[in-house]
Amino acid sequence: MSIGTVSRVLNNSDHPVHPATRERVLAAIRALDFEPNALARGLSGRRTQILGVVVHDITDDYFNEIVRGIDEVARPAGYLVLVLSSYRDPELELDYVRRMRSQHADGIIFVGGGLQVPGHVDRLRRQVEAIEAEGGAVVMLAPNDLPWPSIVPDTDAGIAELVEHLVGLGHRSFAMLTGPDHLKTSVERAAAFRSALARHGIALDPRAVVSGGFERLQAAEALERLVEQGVRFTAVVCLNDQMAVGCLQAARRLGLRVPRDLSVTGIDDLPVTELLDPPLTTVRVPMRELGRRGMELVLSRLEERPFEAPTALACELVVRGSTGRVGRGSRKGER
Amino acid sequence: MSIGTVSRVLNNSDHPVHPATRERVLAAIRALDFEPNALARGLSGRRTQILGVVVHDITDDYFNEIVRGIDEVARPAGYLVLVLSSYRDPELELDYVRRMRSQHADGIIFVGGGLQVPGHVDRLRRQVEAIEAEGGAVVMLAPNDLPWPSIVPDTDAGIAELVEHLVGLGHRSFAMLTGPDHLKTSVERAAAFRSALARHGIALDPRAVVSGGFERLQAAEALERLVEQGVRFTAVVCLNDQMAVGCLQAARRLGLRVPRDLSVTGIDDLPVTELLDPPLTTVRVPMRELGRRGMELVLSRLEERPFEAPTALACELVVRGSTGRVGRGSRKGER
DNA sequence: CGTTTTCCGGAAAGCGTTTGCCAGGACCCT
DNA sequence: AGGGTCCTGGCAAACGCTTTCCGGAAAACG
Repeated sequence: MSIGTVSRVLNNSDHPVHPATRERVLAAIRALDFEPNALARGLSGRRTQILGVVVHDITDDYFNEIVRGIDEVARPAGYLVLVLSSYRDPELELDYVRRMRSQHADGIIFVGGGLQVPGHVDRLRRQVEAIEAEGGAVVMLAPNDLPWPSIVPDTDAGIAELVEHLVGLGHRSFAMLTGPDHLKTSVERAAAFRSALARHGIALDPRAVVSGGFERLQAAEALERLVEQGVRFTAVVCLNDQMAVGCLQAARRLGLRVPRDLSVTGIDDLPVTELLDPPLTTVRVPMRELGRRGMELVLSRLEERPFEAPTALACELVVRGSTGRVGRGSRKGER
Repeated sequence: MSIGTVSRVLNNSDHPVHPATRERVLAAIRALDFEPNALARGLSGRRTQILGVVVHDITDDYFNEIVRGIDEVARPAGYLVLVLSSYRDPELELDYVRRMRSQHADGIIFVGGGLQVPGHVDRLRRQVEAIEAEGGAVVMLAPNDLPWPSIVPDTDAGIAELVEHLVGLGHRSFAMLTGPDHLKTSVERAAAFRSALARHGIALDPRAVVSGGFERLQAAEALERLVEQGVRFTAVVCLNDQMAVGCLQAARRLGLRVPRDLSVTGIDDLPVTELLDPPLTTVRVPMRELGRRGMELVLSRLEERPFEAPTALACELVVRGSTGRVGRGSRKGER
């Protein structure tokens, strides 16, 4: 029996194969424990069934949740999901993208916001262009300077709600802990806060704005430093949940009771935030759904099927226990 | 200029190429932004430069650290490291392994302990045998029933030291929180504890042994349940650090001061454990090194180069603040 | 200057699939 | 019974690269 026939059986080709023959083929495959060579398959013009997912940090639950969402859609569709963690290193990111091109990945999803490093965007664009030219589908799931289809969480509305909430509780002086300045996500969230505050005639004290990393520890240190320096604020808004968790820990160490002495907020609504003490008030980013939609967008583009892709996903405020009315406690800094 | 020549330039073949020609080729490559097709490369008998790493849960820092160690060696060697997280699902694990076979990965590293599920080991063995037969190198980094080269952390010695330490502090009644029963790692660690305790004539109260997951939350719940049930113990030993972290949180919630009222220990020495309050007494598993050694073993096997592979890595006790002398505090259960 | 050696580039086979094309046989119809 | 249709299955090209084998040119030698 010929090679071609086997291939047709394997791919349920529309070319008819006699049921008996098909059965014989399948039996032989089982007997020999045969596994088709994915390389050869990919080579001969077909798809590779590989999807590259470029994230900033796979340790971070934010990315992890999104990857899970992607996987929920990708796996049933037969895709192998490769998670590529750049740890926010542009070189590494570019290297991964090249590699995906080389492997002829059918699609690439960029999950983290673009790294705003001089020259990097252009080099990345060249690669992405090449990938698209070779039939791959590229999708972005965060604000990015690359002109490709993207779905982004619309945190602005949620941040506005959050500010509304805090102001309603009587807060007027805020501290803000931001992520790295070269991260578009961070920059945009910060801008959203500033403009929402501005609508209430509130301006941020520059001393109360700390731009550091997006990580827990960095936030904890930042808060401690602010308090040490005697900067006054009744609420600290963090640009992601990880940092808020760090603030909660730092606050406890500083003897500040949350929310009595200090209100703390995050953004993302990571799975852990519900379990914290107190549970975190935050802006919910629909991470799983973001991942699913992203993958659906990739699939639709590969199949050249139209897809009603939303370009943004609503993010709503989730009020929990880490925010409270101002002025009921001692002022921060006093222990 | 011919295809063959280009190939020789790309691979620094030992077949001589005139420097001028080589330069022309390189220039053309740059100009056209050419990227060789990894599929075709792999197909034509060469290596694919792909390494599959099968872990239980990429969210877990334990695996993450090991993967980083692997990466430290793999990247310089030109390997693309694919992290495959089975979430302890045998089907998924098997599927990933098949997929790696299909992709002709040069090597596979199994990081988590074997999943002890009926039939699973055999199916896995068939796949691994096939992969080895096709030239791939398979390595295990945890206790496993598969007869392939492995490097395992020798936690037994560290656990013995730990028990020594606790007994020395006056502890006689223990609680033990284990991982899933079908996980070899968990079973072995539990056995090590039992035998070390037995050497001191101490037997574990069956009621004080809870076998749950390897996760933080599960451990927290388990500890709370034990205390509720009035089970008596002065120290709780957890079979990994994640669980110990959960215990620390639960203890705080229960009003138990660590180590005054209760001593808590883990195993692994995750990066976070130093930062906890109190910092955790644990058994250090050299995760980064384990990863590096594992990858080196893969490389040596691929190059058929002899390698003095240690089969076990020493794990030593690290004493920090979560263990203390018994009897100085109130008895647990009293609030 | 002829011969041997060395150096370098080209031609072609092969890697394991997919797929378009073709042909043999079964079947149907007149 | 003969010719036309289907239904199947085989053949072979193509995918993009590596690598072996060859041959021509240049260099070295007597």
